[in-house]
Amino acid sequence: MNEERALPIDSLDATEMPDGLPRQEPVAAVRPSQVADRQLPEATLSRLTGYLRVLTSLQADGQHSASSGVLAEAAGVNPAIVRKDLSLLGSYGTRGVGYVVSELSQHISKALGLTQEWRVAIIGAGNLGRALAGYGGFRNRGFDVVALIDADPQLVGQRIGELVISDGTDLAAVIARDQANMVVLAVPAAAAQPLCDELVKCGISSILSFAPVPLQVPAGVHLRKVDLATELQILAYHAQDVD
Amino acid sequence: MNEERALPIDSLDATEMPDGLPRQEPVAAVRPSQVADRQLPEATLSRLTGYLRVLTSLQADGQHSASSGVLAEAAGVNPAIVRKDLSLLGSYGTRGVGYVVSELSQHISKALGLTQEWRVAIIGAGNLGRALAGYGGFRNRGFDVVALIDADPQLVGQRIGELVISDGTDLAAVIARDQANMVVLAVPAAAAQPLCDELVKCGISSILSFAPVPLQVPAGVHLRKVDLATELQILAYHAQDVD
DNA sequence: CTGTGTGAAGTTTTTCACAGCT
DNA sequence: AGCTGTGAAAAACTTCACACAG
Repeated sequence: MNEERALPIDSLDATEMPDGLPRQEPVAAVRPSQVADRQLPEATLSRLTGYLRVLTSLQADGQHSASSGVLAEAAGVNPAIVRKDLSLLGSYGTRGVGYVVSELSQHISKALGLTQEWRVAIIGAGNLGRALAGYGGFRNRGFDVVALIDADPQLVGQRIGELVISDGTDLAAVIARDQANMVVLAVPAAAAQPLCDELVKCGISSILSFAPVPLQVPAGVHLRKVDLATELQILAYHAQDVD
Repeated sequence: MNEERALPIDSLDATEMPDGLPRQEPVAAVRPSQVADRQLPEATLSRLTGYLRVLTSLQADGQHSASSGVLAEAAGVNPAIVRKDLSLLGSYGTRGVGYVVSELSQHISKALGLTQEWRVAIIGAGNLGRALAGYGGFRNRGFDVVALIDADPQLVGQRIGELVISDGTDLAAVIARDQANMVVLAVPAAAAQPLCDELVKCGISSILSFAPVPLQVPAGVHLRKVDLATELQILAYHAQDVD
């Protein structure tokens, strides 16, 4: 298997959906005995995924170890922050040497929760939903797309790659049948919030939405948003003075 | 659709690595005379796009004005930060009342550079590229998709919606013909960097990449990245303790 | 009185810089 | 000598809280 990917760049920002309310305490009670695995800063988190990609490439290249400097350059960040990020997972580096590629890769995967199986249901079999269903980048990274769902009877039953579009009118049943534990929402804006509510009722607590609307989810449900128009708008802003 | 590519870790600082400075764009030496329009914080920027969306729907609802509280709730943020963000554009609110929807909408659009025409070329007519070409959310927001480009002769000439896939072997010609000033890269990982370089040569300075690789671009070129796998990985992390 | 605009306080994240392993 | 791990300083960003305009 020579699956390979290369370095990340510095995926910043991204749209950030807050958990909703101005909560005060996230649930206190830190576990001092446990490694401080939990509660990695959001910023660290997105860099970690980048390091992981770099490490995968390095591993494919047969590199045994790498210093924070090398990782930093490949990931497009500052070496100090690489060390700080990694030290949050525990200290797995060797002074004077760096980090053992395979080992670090393991640790990060574990910290990110990638060792467990993630079963993704894609809701919305329109252009985007179908494109996502065919995207190899998910499966390669441990995310198994187990269902492609739409409420349109015209689409139900149609075959897309290895998937057959399931009937979304009984969402709970499909989610349960395919044992999805994560959902990608690729539906029109108007449909997003109602679906979101329904998903929460089904027990889904991780949702990646492509719908260009702010969604409200109860605390405890994790929602991330990818907003294509927003990305272009931000580019437009930056491009103004350059063009 | 997995492409791979042995990454040239050792040769990655070709383009933009600074000579020793903190990789920033020191281009501007602070222009006090210039309006403080430029240089909106990145965080503010992504919220502004959110407000814009909220305003659009308020406008459609016939609302004449809205307070920071209303905007904040709809956008899922804190009212104070709405006021702070908006005050960075200048003070367009009325004390005791709020903001005039249509007016504010204008101001934000202008600040984001959305008043000019943006002509987007999508490179890569695979699943994702085609899906993006058919995505209405771009045009609605002032981004005109003027070309869908691929180098595969099998695809060239094929019609997708209102677009005909253009031949990417002479990228410069297509970009020039269609007068694109922004590019969306929806190509396999291996193709991304070379294309990126070529685009820069064509004078493109705003690129939105979906390729899961870090891309190097010279200073002055704006690159944003959307990484689907990263999003799922971050969700996975958060979901660990919940599931 | 209502709701903006904003200094000041608070919080989070990044960078610096260096002691201390290997 | 080289590079990690980390306090401490700096910067960025958010929230508070209140004077004051309408």
